[in-house]
Amino acid sequence: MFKDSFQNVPLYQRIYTVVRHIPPGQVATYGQVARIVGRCTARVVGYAMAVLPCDTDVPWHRVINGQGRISLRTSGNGSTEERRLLETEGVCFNHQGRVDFNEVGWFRQ
DNA sequence: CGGCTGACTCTGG
DNA sequence: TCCAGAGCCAGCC
Repeated sequence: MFKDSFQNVPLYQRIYTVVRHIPPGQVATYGQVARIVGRCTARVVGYAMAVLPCDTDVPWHRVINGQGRISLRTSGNGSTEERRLLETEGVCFNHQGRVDFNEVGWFRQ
């Protein structure tokens, strides 16, 4: 699907494009994004997020790990900031700090 | 060209 | 349910 849109575009650009397609109030996992982009794994998606500039228009906060939790690089915290951004968009967290994929999942199956 | 690193995921204990 | 180890691919020395 998305693969047809970009063919000779850098891999990072593909990942960013897919992430931009995530509607507000919904989230996707690294694995799902990797599957949509194809030809890359969840690790690559995570690395693509890691190199994102601060002034990017990519809603990187809508990308979380497969366990429904927010993952940030080893730099430390910021996940709290993350959670607040998502809650602003209407994403609900349970008492364990996880999101409910049945409610906000983008490409669930 | 080769090795190291990383915002992950899966499996087993 | 939580923790540890192995596999994975692209980018950057």
